[in-house]
Amino acid sequence: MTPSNSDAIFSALADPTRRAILSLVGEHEELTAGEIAAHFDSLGRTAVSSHLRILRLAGLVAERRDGRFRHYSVTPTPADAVVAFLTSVYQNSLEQLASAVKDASAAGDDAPSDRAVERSA
Amino acid sequence: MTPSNSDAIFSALADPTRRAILSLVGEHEELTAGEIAAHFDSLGRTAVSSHLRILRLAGLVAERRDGRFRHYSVTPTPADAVVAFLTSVYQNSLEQLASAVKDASAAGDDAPSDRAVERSA
DNA sequence: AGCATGTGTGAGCAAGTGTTGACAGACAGA
DNA sequence: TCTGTCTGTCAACACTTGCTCACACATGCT
Repeated sequence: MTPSNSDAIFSALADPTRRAILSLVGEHEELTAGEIAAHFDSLGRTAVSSHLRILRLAGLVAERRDGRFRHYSVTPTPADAVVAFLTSVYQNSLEQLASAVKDASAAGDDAPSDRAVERSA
Repeated sequence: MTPSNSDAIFSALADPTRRAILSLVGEHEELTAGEIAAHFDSLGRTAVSSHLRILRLAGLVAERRDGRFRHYSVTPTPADAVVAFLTSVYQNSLEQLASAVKDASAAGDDAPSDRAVERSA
């Protein structure tokens, strides 16, 4: 594996399409590559496949092969590098960050996802 | 413009150099452009300037002009978009994320920055 | 076996990004 | 005012990235 995944993770997260894919997969238990691709009319199937490959290499999604299908799911604890980085930069504002997360946890069960993800690129 | 521009933030964070700059600035109250550039021997001054511009447009750093100098500092609450995204994706693992942040906060009070950025093997 | 389906991969092209070098603006000190 | 310092911006180049098309591989059905 790569020595430090933070590079791969941040690069993977940099693309709006990939964030949308990640968000989409996160809304379900599992999705096949075809199902994911079907959600992006503006994108070809191969493009989605490429994005999935990048997300997989970054450890953000997991792949489960089942016959001809490949099911993708969100990796449970991939945000470590992101959190670690935010920690190192925003040491001072960490309390704030923690409470923000808690707030989101409490009130976020509805759907704050729209503002954050910005699909339909 | 507004900090809700998650695109700009994630794009800015995608570059390792910019993360290093952000991390460096975060370790100090303020740094001038020249001081920042001095930390990166492999980079030219203009390159650093460009990166600072991107970070500034993303709202990650603030600029204070003082005579010929421009002092840069980390913007206090820029991680909102990041947290919002993580929230939307990892709703299920949110408790986990929150505790990860807390752990990082607790363990990181002594000497976090170095290990924090590069871990996650 | 033969064919259709689900999916990844590689080539090639268009678009975006980072770096450098040259130039310009703002300010401090003599 | 003149000069040197600090810094940003512009144009040009090389490199990277994302997309599509064609093809290949694996699997399931008949």
